[in-house]
Amino acid sequence: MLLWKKLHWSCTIGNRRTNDPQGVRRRIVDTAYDTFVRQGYIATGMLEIREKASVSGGAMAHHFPAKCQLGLAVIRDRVTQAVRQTWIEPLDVSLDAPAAIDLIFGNIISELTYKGSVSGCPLNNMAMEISHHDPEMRAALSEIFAAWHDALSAKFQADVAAGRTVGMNPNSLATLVIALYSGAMAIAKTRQDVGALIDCRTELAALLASKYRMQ
Amino acid sequence: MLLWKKLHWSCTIGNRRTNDPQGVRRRIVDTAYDTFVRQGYIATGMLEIREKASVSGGAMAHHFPAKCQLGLAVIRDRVTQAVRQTWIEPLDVSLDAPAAIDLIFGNIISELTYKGSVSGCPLNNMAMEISHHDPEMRAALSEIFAAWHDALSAKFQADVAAGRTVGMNPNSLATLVIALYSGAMAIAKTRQDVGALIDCRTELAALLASKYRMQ
DNA sequence: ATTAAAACAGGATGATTGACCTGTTGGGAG
DNA sequence: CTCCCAACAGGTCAATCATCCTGTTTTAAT
Repeated sequence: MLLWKKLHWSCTIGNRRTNDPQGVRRRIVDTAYDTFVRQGYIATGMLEIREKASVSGGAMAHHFPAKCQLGLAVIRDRVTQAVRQTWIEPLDVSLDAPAAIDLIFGNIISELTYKGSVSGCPLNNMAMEISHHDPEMRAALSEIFAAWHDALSAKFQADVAAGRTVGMNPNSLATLVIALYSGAMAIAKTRQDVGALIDCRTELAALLASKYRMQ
Repeated sequence: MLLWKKLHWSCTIGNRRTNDPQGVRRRIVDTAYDTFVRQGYIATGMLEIREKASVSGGAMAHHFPAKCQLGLAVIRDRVTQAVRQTWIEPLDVSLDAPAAIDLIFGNIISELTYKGSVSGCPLNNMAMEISHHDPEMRAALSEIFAAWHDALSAKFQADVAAGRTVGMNPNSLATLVIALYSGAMAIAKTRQDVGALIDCRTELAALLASKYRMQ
């Protein structure tokens, strides 16, 4: 009924309503992604997301009848994309793995320094909290880790094939890079200081340099 | 290894009550520690802890009027002790840092393999969830990271002083070890597989071996 | 024995949670 | 144009949350 007292930013001409299912869904998922990553999945209420996204209870229930479905959508639509964008794509366009990794660390350190606060890695934030709660979400998060690992491992393998390095284990080295980044981000988030990321970037660069040093 | 038996006592002789403030407090903190680490701080209700610890609402309110005070007690009394026991003490009694680190990784991998499930590192579990929630808890968790880092760094420094290694940065190397362990545990928790810990143990051992190789 | 405070018991509190309800409306298919 | 269902509005629901209340009992100091 009298809904024109509240300013919805959906396109209303006079007192007419405009259906925009994809837009509403995108607003919900975007808001949920931001809030889940910053505050945590459980600490964030459906009402809070609804209000931030300016979405009615009916619309929310229509698109996401249960909270876990929204969580799953956030993981599949946003977290996957975030990892791909920050890690996998730079990896694909770089000469070799060490250059890509150092670039990625540098980008993230710059970004966090500019922002002034560390909210953490989206994947890790959600994984740490949700893993023991919902099996479906855990599986989805696990797949993202796997894709991340595969991309890194493939790049290391390509470097081996190109003769840029010898005597390494692409798989375990990829695991090391992911673990190092995840752990450094966890420390940085807790201490609210990028120092851990800087340290790990330096040490990792040295480690990779020694592995890529021809003999 | 921490294992506790659930003590079912009614220390009531006839219908008399026995005050045991330290015991009740210990029961609450033990139960809270276990549940916080497994389920998460926010996902765990005060009522759940009360019931698991067989403590009345009055007693709970008397010892911990607010949930955050219980969280703080868990961090200061239990998480600190867990890190000291699993990391700092083995570090103190080992010949050098690499031996200690490999032993610690081995112990944890064995324990998790035996348990069959990965609930994660107590410090990281709580840090990831709480850091952006309560400043006091964040500070307490940050101090534990600092103590952990200092112990590792001191051991590396001692190895340098003893002439067991040269050309390393004890501080950043300590950060690397902590980040690597934390991240590997996060991956292991999400994938419910100790593989990441095994990979990181191997890679870290090789890294340290190269740093400790005399020339 | 008296007494004050600490320790404890057993609820009651309002606020908030996720889920769900009944209606109403928009817009594409026919 | 007419249908009809997805899309959406706004409110309700029981459950659970952390917190706090009023009493009672224990315990140590005097």
